[in-house]
Amino acid sequence: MELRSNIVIRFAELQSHLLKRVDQRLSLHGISFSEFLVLYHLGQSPQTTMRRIDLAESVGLTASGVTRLLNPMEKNRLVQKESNPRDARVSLVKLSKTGKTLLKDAMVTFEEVADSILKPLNDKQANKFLKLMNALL
Amino acid sequence: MELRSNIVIRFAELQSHLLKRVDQRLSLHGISFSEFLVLYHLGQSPQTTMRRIDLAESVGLTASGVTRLLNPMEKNRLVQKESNPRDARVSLVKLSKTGKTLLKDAMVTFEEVADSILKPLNDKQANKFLKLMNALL
DNA sequence: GATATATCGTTGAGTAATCAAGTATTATTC
DNA sequence: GAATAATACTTGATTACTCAACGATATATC
Repeated sequence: MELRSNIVIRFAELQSHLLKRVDQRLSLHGISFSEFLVLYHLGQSPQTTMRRIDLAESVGLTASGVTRLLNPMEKNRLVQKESNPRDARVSLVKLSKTGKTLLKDAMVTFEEVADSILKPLNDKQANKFLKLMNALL
Repeated sequence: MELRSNIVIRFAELQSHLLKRVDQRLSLHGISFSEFLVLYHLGQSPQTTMRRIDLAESVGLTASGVTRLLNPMEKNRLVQKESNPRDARVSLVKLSKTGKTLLKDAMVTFEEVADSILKPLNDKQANKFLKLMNALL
């Protein structure tokens, strides 16, 4: 059988398993993996602020998907809207104090589950794995 | 930053990109990646026949999801229902003639897109990548 | 061998996303 | 500087699932 087809299929299977494990653990914090990714990317960005369109790209959703994902997060005060004075089209999303705290807590859980998932790989193998994935982006 | 958290996040990002590319190409055959996986797993199994519950496990869906995924595939005569004489609870799914033909055609496309996705890796790297993923299942 | 328990599959209700279309604003072109 | 095109975002309709509950059958227990 074709090596590369096998890889893509295995990749999808693995993702399906990982997502279930991650989602289940993150649910203890009341968030999905997508919501965690939003917090995470905001946390990484300077000023902890991003345009919704860039957030969409980072999280792998459409602009529409981000609008709908953020709605409840705004209600729960995890993030807040800000406007860009230079461009009235854009709506900026900023990590709130509450959001920062939740991110910090959820990050601990996330690291735990990531460690648990990748337990079969030693540091060298894990590094190799990351390197190979980076080559594909 | 934590290496293993980064891996899981990169993995999810990559999957999101791959799925879009694969789905787009498979749409030329009128099927989604999930539908392709159904055809593929049926094609791999002896008698090209599987129980719906095992199909669910293979494809990474719930039993309910499989019921809903297969409905249109039955209407389009890609698969057909069969009953198990030994156990009246199970409903077997069998790849039809039409389904086999579609699988063969779609497989060509799938191999193309898999090659294209994994172009940055040479054979040795691709093998290493598959090996690392297999260690995680 | 009747009763309790487990398994396979479907269904109604709900959720998370997509796409296509629309609004508002900014950038480009002539 | 008016007309055209492009960008950022939201919304209604639809799609692809999940989960919980159920019916039907099979298995285990007493």
